[in-house]
Amino acid sequence: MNIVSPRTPGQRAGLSHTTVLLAARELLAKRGLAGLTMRALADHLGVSPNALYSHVATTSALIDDLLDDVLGAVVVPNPDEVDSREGLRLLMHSTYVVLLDHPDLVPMYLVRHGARGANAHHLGDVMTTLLNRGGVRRGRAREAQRALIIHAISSAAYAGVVLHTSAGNERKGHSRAELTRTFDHGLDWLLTGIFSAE
Amino acid sequence: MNIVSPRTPGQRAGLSHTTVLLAARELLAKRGLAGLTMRALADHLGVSPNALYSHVATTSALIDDLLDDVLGAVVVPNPDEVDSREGLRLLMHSTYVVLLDHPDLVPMYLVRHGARGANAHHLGDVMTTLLNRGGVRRGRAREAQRALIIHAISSAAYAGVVLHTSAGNERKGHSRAELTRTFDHGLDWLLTGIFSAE
DNA sequence: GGGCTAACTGTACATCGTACAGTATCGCTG
DNA sequence: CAGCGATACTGTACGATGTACAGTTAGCCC
Repeated sequence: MNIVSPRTPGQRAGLSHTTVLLAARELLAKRGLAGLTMRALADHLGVSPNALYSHVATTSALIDDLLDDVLGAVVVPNPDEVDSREGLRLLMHSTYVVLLDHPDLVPMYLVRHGARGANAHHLGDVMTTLLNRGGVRRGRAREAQRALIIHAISSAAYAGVVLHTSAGNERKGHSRAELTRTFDHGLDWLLTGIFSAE
Repeated sequence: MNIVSPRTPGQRAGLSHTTVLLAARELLAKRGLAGLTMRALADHLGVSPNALYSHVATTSALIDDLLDDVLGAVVVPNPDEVDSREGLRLLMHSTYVVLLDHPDLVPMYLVRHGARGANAHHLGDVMTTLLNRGGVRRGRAREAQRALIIHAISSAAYAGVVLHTSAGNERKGHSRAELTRTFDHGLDWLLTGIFSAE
């Protein structure tokens, strides 16, 4: 349960922002979002609850960090090497897949104004670059970016819930593969619209 | 504050499922989702907290009911009277607008598997009918329906957050009108894709 | 009118985030 | 190497939350 080596009283745990974040990801995977409480996390780290506050301002800040952390796993294509539309397709698909691995977390991206961390920022920049190179600019690029992000996040949210509902597993059209196909179709529709002439 | 007439001890409050739901909507509008607690709701109704449990099984059941309740405001076109594509456009647009009026609630639709209440069910049926009449059937209709729902819910979620972030108000492209245009564009892109030949 | 059911109250408990006040350890400076 | 200041951590404590449980009391039916 406890992931750090036992220590005699008075010995430091040696936590850090990174350690805490890592433990939070583990706990999230094991117990779900509802199980990710300060106390549970502290317990998981073999530390008293308030020890966490030396490394994290508040629970909600922890979750914000977690959100951005997860986005680090997205595969980002090099805008210089791929076709614009194909690059966006790859990027959004990867985003979708990564998000689908963290179903509990996904709705948070919507609640938290899209998570304005470093990783999120970088993904946004790449999207803008790809759109601009594809001839989509300014307001239209902003709209397109928004529509794509929204599509990825909420497709993942939707799929995550469906997949983790026991009843849904046998129902037709609710397999992971089919849900991903739905996402890909929607993505293609959006891309077609975005890159079509005004 | 308290919305019922004062009563002498021993006198019944005369609550009902409907009363509670109504008060919950009021409280949600006034204090936001975080302010919608059992105790606050009971207080609002001038009643002891546990009185609510005679009419509502649990907090999460209350929220589920609330989600479906809100959907009752969606304007549903008559499938016999409108063109299929136009009917879907109207339906989804109305859904978007209704959802935008309840920003706090919107992410819940994603968490709760789309809220499987009576209103949600009805909307789903109308969508299926419209899609079928437009020549979109079976698996493709299911995918299309999903993509449209996802687009509406999460555009509303996104817009809700942007609109209620104080900083966002002056930023370009973050007005209610512009966000709605983004939604409409995305919607048209999706509809074009859905109704295009295979 | 007597009694059953359901509406409501009051008390109580577990759990949560986190504020506050220590204590002890580490690292830096003299 | 001594000491000192910052900071990592513990312990205790408070207010809020959902809700279980055990009464009381009012309304309805026979």
